[in-house]
Amino acid sequence: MRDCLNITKALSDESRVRIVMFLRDGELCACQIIEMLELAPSTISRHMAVLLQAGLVECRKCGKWHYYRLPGTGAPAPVQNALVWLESALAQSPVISADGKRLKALLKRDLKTLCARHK
Amino acid sequence: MRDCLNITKALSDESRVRIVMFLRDGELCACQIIEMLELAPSTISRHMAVLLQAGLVECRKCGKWHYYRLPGTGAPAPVQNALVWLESALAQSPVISADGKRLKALLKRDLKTLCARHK
DNA sequence: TCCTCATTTCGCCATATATCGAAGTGTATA
DNA sequence: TATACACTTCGATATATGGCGAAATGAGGA
Repeated sequence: MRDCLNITKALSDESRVRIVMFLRDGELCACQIIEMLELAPSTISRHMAVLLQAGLVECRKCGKWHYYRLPGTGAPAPVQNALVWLESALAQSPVISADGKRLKALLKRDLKTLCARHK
Repeated sequence: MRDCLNITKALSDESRVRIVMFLRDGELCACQIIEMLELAPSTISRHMAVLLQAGLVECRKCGKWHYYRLPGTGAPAPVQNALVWLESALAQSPVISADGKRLKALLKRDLKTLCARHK
């Protein structure tokens, strides 16, 4: 029950749902997620902690940067199934498709200059 | 996105998750749900409104009694898929199996005397 | 019609959560 | 070693949510 509620609570916030959807096409640096959502770094950090706790994302640290990604096939079935459900539930969402376009543009920009904007 | 969050928010509370699981084997009267969760009628009413809003349960009124049930095959795919996910995510849950036992005992009792307890 | 009773709505309170800015942590680089 | 910087943790605040009891609603039955 606890694991189940960790997942549903994590997915009951729009910002966190959008973050999960950002990561479908590959890992992102924290600063890229900050840029996409236009929220304070501390707010994003808290959201990522909630998603990590639920097992919905994994983290890889590389120097100063923290990269987040969706979990692989080793993840618990409820987590994997929740991600499949989310994907299909939001297939038609205008918010998500608009995010997809913005993410595409964002990925063309330099990571270093991106991070510098949040000082 | 709104529909998606209605579902995840509805399923982010333990009482509401348990209610959904109660209904797997058929419809229940509000007073039976009140008895199962041991919460105030007004609290249950609020939970049912949240579940109805999300489309996760349906309601049938018969005189003074309100019967709740899971939605049929006419329900939106995200709703049906969420219910499938919930079922599998909680397959091993001790809380849910204990509830199943208590529900079995409850169903043997008379509805009229059950309702009278909440006056 | 009036009363009973199952349920809902409302008003209140306590707790949880989303957000921010400031301060702290840890890593790379000058 | 000292500074810069990406991120996290902390403390404060505003809003959201879960809970209750009291009052309102609505459907049967006396």
